[in-house]
Amino acid sequence: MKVNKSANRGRGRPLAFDPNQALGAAMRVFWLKGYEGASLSELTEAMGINKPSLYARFGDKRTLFLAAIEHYNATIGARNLKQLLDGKTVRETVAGYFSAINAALTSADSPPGCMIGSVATDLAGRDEEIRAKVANLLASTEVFLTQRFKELGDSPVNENTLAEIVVSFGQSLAARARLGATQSELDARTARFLSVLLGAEELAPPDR
Amino acid sequence: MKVNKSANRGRGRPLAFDPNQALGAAMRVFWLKGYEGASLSELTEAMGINKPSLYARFGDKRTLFLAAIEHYNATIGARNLKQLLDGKTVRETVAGYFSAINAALTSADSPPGCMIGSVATDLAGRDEEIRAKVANLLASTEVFLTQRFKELGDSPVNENTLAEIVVSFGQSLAARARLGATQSELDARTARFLSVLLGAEELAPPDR
DNA sequence: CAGCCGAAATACCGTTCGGTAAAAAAATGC
DNA sequence: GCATTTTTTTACCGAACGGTATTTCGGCTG
Repeated sequence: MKVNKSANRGRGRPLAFDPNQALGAAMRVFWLKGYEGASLSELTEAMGINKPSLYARFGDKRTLFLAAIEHYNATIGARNLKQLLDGKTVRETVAGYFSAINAALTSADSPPGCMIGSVATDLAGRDEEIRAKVANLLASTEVFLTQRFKELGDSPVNENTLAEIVVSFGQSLAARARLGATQSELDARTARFLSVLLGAEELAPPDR
Repeated sequence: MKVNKSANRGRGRPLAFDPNQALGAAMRVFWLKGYEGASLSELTEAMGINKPSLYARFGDKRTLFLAAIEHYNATIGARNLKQLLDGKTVRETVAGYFSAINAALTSADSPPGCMIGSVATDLAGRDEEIRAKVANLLASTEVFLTQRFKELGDSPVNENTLAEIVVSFGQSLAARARLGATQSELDARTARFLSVLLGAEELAPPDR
């Protein structure tokens, strides 16, 4: 049996699995199979635990799904958002953001598309708590983008409007990826979109 | 050819339901509950028939879902596309298209959002036939839009690129509606988007 | 060592799932 | 009237579902 490597205080039998890793496995199952399409047997098998352990640690299926959404946001979502800090111009920043998104949406070791944008958004239509949570996540992303665009200072249009548009296009990229688009197809679409949204990119930066 | 019940000259017991109407009911159940989330009992109850009748007429659950996708496309999708024929300019045409879409996405007597954009697109991640069908539908829409923009003749950018962008924004509207956005929220977002995409029009200030 | 604690493992719960066999019913053709 | 055709109805199937009670096990503590 595996022994928990971290400090193992506490009196009873130690946990035989890493909860965060198990949550990641559950997330991937939901991501591919959807909420109702993911069975507890599939989940526990992927997580490497059995059902009573799942219930003790994560609660029921729906609570686990809520945790999976948070996990997605805290890992993949946060990684994409970090790309926003790299660019010096709005164009650079947005291009880098979409580039990261397109890579994540088509990663070979993940199900296609965005778990939140496809699975959770579908479920949002019939589950109010999920709906509110996902809507909130999306609104936060727009706030974050708006603030970043204001910092950059060179947005050609109202920063909040630009943030709306960027997030909206990101949603469509997620759907396309779910429908089988490859990374290069997404990148090509993104380039065409950016050329219309922000004007054609100059071949040589006239920084002189 | 289809046989409706007024022109019933078959030999056996006549159908006691209208297949098209039953298909519409099934579509609405899938639309709200998702594919796996919709049970045969819910489906048959909404359709007003029992399971053997369902199987005789529509095949199994998955085949019924495929028919529901076609039904959605043939009714709601076609109605939206018809809006494209009304405008005289690209701006008018696109605005009318989005207006129809936003109304359909938030209709009071339908589940929220777009059945194809949320439910079917989610399922596309784990069902190749569904994936191909939905991807095809989307591609056809882009072709149709491209052609219409060419006819109109006043597109400020490459017509195919514009069609891509319009369809992409439509996908994001569908997701927003699934997440609870109201029609006026969608319309406001659309107006801000169009003012950036096609230049400002003296209608609403771009700030909410 | 014994006692205890908490997690793991097994086996099981009632319900619902998607799907179907068999029989009853409604229309037509002779 | 009576057989034929096609549908509706009823009842049912084995499997899988989400969720748990119970027991076993590993490790700390006194």
